Amino acid sequence: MLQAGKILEKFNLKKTNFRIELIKLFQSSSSSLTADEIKQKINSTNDKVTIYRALTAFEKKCLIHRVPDKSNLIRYALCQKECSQTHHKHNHAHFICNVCAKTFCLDDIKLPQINNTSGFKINKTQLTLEGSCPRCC
Amino acid sequence: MLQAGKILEKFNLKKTNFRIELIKLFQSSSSSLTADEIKQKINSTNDKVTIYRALTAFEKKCLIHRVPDKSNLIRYALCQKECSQTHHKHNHAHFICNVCAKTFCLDDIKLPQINNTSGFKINKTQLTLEGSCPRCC
DNA sequence: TTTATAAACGCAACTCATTTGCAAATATAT
DNA sequence: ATATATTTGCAAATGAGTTGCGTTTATAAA
Repeated sequence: MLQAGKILEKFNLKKTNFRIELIKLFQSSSSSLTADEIKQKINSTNDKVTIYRALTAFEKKCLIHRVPDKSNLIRYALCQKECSQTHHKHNHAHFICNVCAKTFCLDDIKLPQINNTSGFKINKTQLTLEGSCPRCC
Repeated sequence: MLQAGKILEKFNLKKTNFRIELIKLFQSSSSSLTADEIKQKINSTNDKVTIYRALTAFEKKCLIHRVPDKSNLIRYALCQKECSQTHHKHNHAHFICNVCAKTFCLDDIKLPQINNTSGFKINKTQLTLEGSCPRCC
């Protein structure tokens, strides 16, 4: 796993303490994170605006990607190495735990191939599963 | 298609003008609706709170179901006859148009069968497609 | 090492969807 | 006609996320 500082370097982002901690947090999280969860886990004095702006910056660089969330929160997970700085390449499914409300990336489950149908032109496919995660089972 | 008044009767809801119009609107919509879209289309003097509460009541009765939305709005579509008052049975895919931002139910596209995997117990599968809808193609 | 500058930050205030409390109105069963 | 639970409207609150702006800081260049 690439070191947090190196990642920021690679993406032409400044190495601030907060952003280094943020990357470390994503790297050590088995599931995805909301701005609020980040605030609690990093336990920093940083303003929420700082968190939102870091997330937006990371997303723009394809370092993290949005994942679905039950309560319509903005929720992110770390991208895999295949993601270039310009293109997100996610062909995995997402899993939402109905107990703890966390979202997980299921890298093993590949997406079905759906073709254009009755006038609908399909550019992207998302597969979201729900149930209980290993910890909540 | 069942008549709006009959539906309210069936679900033990009161037959108010607004709710009858709301059901008619859902029945005549090819895509799903947000509270805001409803307010505009019904062109009623009803308060937004009334709309939200009607939607909540309809959802509870399994008359409508939530569909995914790009901008994290709460968006509903009519349920099919298979939905009982206690159980939503949706085995169709949803389509989000990236041009007009509407969500459609694609009844023809069936969901893939995904089995429990590495500790995740799967209760529900959602397939969301994105692209351009027939009108925006 | 100093200097310049773009990126990152913090604060305050804002937006906007959705929710809640409460009192008044209304549909429907008795 | 009456009683009752449901529905409605208004006002105010909530809460996630955003924006403006002035200040600080990381980093590159002199």
